[in-house]
Amino acid sequence: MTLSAAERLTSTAARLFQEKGLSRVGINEIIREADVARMSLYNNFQSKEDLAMAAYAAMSQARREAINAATAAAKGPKEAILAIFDLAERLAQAPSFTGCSFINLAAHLGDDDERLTDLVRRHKLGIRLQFEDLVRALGAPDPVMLGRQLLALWDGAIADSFIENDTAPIRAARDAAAKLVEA
Amino acid sequence: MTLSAAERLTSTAARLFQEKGLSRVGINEIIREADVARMSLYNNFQSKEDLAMAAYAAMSQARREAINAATAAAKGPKEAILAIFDLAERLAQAPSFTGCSFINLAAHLGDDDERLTDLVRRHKLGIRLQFEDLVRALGAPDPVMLGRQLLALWDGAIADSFIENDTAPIRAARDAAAKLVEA
DNA sequence: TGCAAAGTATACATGTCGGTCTACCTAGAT
DNA sequence: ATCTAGGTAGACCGACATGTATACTTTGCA
Repeated sequence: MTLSAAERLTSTAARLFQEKGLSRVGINEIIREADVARMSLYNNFQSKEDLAMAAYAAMSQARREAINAATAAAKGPKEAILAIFDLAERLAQAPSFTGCSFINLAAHLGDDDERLTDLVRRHKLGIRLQFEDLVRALGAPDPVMLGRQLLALWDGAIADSFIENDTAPIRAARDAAAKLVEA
Repeated sequence: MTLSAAERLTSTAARLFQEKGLSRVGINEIIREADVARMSLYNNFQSKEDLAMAAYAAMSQARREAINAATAAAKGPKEAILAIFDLAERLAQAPSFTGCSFINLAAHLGDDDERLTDLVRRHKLGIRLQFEDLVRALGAPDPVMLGRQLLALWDGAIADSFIENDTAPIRAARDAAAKLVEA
């Protein structure tokens, strides 16, 4: 049971977009790496943007599931929140780590790329609500604000970790998250 | 006294790079907007990368100075830190706000763009040290870590504010910064 | 066996990119 | 008056981008 052309395209595009950013990956590179004919791309997707939608949607789902797995293994909401930051630290140790693919994607889009912009927004909203649910389970007085604060720490730490090429920002953010959650 | 071609190029490029991102702005657009001949660009700069270095260096200095102005007007270190987040909120209200130009720049670079990558790293280090100096003046027990935490909040809040098109993430981050600084 | 769906291979159209070349034109200082 | 530094105008180049057209091959199934 080999993978179909569409499946190979989506996963290959996801990997390349993650590593290099949307506008630094061309059609030619994608089909070469996916070992697929040029026309197979355009028979399965209407355009590069369509392929990008599929690739980033898959990335978004994978990230959500990784967070769910990390929280499910934790013994309580507070431990779950810390586990999410531990997940970030693990991701940042990968040699091909380039920060948050969705923040990076937003940096490549223009006013006309409404569908991809919306995908980024929905992705971040989803992560934020995951934090919000956890702090609500803890009985935090303002779960919406605390959810926003944890998301900012997460996003900022991942961006800084990429720029510094060091996981120290993520460990610091984890510590800040613990303090905010305890208060 | 009209501006020289080099000055017009640098400021125009800075504005366009900020608004659209490095790889979405072409030479042709820059020289058109700067009202400068094509050859004037290459007489003053060796390449687009050189112009980008000048433009982003100017942006970095401007941002550092804006932060210094905000902290100088504050009556103490804690107020200075909060003033930096108020500055972020003000910046995010501009119609052309697109998040942090340096995080965005990093998202456009490849392994070969060493000079611009270094510029991003130095810029973030500078901001981090500004936070670090302020918390050290407050007598914080671990100023390096707290400086990293404030930077993560700042960067994450600015990114999220751009994605959500709302300043709520910045106000939440300001509140988190206050709590961390007090503890 | 035969047919339809999926995939392949490749040439091509069209546009934009960063960058170079040549020739010309000032404005100001000596 | 002339020379020079800085600026201008526009044709041009090679490389690469997304996307299309056409004709051929494979594969699974009825």
